[in-house]
Amino acid sequence: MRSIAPPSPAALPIGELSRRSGVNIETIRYYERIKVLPAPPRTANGRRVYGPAETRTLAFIRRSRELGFTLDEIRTLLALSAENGQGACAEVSELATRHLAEVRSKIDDLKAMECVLADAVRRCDAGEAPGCPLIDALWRAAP
Amino acid sequence: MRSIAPPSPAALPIGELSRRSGVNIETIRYYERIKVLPAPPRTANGRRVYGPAETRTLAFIRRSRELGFTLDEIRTLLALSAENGQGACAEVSELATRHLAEVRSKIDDLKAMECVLADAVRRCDAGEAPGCPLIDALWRAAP
DNA sequence: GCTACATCCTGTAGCCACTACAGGATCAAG
DNA sequence: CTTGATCCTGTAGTGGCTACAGGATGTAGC
Repeated sequence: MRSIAPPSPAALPIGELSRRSGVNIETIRYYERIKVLPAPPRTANGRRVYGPAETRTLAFIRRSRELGFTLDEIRTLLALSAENGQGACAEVSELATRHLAEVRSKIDDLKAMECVLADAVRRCDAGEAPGCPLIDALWRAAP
Repeated sequence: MRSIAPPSPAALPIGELSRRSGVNIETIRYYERIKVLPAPPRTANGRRVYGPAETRTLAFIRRSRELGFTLDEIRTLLALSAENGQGACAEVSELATRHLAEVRSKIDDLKAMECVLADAVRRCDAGEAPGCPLIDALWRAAP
């Protein structure tokens, strides 16, 4: 039987929210547990009921994660987003700048790895005798 | 009192091994527990006694970690290193090539993040009105 | 009303590579 | 004999999930 007047427009169970946001059900519950996502109201039987706002919030979180922000940083971003003032943007920029520096540092680290690995693989495949160039390089002391 | 004939030349306790290899004591014990490093002999009182070979092995592991290999891959690398044959080098090269692909994929991901972040920060600092460009971008649906 | 299946709930444990303790034993020097 | 360094085991925490177990509902077809 379908209720004549639904309690709220576009109320979603967690599975539907998961499908729409592209975020795993278990991950949604995890976000709630660590207070990244606010706890939604429940039905009489204890099932979570979400509104359209949660779909948007989850998309926000997903995009933030795609940019490499930690969940802790995302909590801050969401709080700053609620503020919506002049100073908030400055803080956001500061946070993003710090994060950007980390990203660049990781890129540098990975590029250094790439360089060494590519060279080692090249020498391995060239069949330098004797022994394995990569294994030998790993055994040899760093310069 | 110093023993007249030491049981083995250049025997090291774990602290000394840690200092020489630059690997944390707890990490050395962890490596032993997960069988990356073989369990060393012990003194009568149960203290680990290492030889110079362990210093070299730990350096091998440290350098491998610096190249981003997982401990599981390092187990394989150590095993292949013991083999020391023609086919071993081919396997090493294969492993390294797979790893190299992952490293490059991570670099690409990070570069994409860097690009978006740098642009957002630039627009934040330019004081684009109204609202915060980064926050707005995170709220807006991806294209 | 019954059965089947989907969906939901909580709680716990696992992943990786460590790191940080607690709580105790032993060692080396003064 | 006391101090302080070093060592031992075992457990638990980190981040960001993911994967169950074991149970309670919901929904659909007959």
